[in-house]
Amino acid sequence: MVSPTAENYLKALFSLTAERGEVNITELSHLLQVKLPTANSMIKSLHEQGWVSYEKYKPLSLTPKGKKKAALIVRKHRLTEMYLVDKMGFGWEEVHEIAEQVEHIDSTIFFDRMDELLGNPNVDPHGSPIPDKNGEIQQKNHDPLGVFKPGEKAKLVALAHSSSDFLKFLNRRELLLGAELKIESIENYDNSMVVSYENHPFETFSKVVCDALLVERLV
Amino acid sequence: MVSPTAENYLKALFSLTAERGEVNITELSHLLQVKLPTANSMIKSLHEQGWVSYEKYKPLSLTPKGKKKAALIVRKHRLTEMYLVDKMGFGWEEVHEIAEQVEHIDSTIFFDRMDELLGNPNVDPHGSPIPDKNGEIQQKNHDPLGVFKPGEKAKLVALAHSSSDFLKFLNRRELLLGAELKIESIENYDNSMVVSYENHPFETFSKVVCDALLVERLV
DNA sequence: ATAATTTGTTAGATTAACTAAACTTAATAT
DNA sequence: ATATTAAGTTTAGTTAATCTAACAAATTAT
Ligand SMILES: [Mn+2]
Ligand SMILES: [Mn+2]
Ligand SMILES: [Mn+2]
Ligand SMILES: [Mn+2]
Repeated sequence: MVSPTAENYLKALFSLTAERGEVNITELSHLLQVKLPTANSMIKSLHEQGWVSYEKYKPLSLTPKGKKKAALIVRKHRLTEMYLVDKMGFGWEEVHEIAEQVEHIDSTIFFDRMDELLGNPNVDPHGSPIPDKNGEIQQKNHDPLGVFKPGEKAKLVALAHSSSDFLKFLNRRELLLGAELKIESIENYDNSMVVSYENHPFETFSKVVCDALLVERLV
Repeated sequence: MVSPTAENYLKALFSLTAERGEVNITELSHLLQVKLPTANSMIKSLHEQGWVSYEKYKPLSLTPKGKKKAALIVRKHRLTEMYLVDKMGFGWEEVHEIAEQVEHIDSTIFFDRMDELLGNPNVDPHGSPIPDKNGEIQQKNHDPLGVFKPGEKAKLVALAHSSSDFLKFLNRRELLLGAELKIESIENYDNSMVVSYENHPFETFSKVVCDALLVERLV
């Protein structure tokens, strides 16, 4: 129905439109690392096939049909990542590249079995939600650690993004999803936070890091 | 380096050349379900890239480099099938279609981990040998059940082919790899064999079936 | 030996995915 | 208001993978 290439376009549109609901082709072409005319002509074709709403010179968005399609690819991606971590012992920083390929496999039984063996998880190893079989996604609105005050406690539940560098940064500090963080103090100078968690008393995290750590308040 | 399409051509050549060492383009095009000129032009391109030995109007073969490449794709295919059966609970008749896609994934760590989790198996779920990391394959020369005589015993160790219909046929008769077969009698009329094995006394197998069951003699 | 058939090749087209270059429209700065 | 810049589109051309139709070579049958 759609090629892996087209699937990657839909997925890119899905994440780019997640907040604003609209994207321009330039952003899309940057994310996908293709030239502007390449993205332009693919968009025309996706529009003709009913995946994308689009008028010349206007920003674009996914149709409901396109959004569902994209969510189901994201589902395959995130199930795969979860499977690779939970069942095959990969680190959370190793799985994205593999999932980027596995997500294009066309086999209902394969992904259904993964889902079953994992016990129908609803988040991937980075805390991102896994859309259900209908492409519905329940967006949790987590706060970044940065909004908390000294003395408060919070549990790490997700990451704002999962770049390899960020994941390795967290690995080096043994900070995992589920960790209970206590804010010890905040530096006025650069808004960095001093935080304690299991076996790591008084770690200092820059503002950049704190904004990427998504947490839930504890008691 | 090579596209999934080209990988499928190499794999097809690998299996077609397994016995005779040479194939003609017509056979190849039939196996791959493409028209003759399509195969012809792909062969020209694979020849230019050094994967295939080829002269106009002559039958073709894989170069050593092409043979190794193909064996490594077969390795990924068979490891995948083994993984799907052993670790994910699929039936041996369900795995080929999935493996046909997974074999094109480009990730050393992924297949190395599969191999490791499986304990470095040397056969796939149908008893076909898994080439090693250098593309070396140790071809066991198994006998078909058809060459045995009444009163003899043999262990089922592989299948001459793994078509879905054949696998379902075996499923219905609960005949698995490793089964110990005793030849009870042979019908002169159609060369069918009457065979007993665990919980299945006196099953009759046609000549076609007997030739596809590869066995090892027991004491 | 010649004809018929099978097998393989070439030519010409199409579609998908991509690019560079040229052009147009929209946004922004002076 | 006009010039400059940014964003988007079109055109023309490439490569990979496929096809149909026409043709050529090799094999088999008469
Ligand atoms: Mn990912
Ligand atoms: Mn992908
Ligand atoms: Mn197979
Ligand atoms: Mn394949």
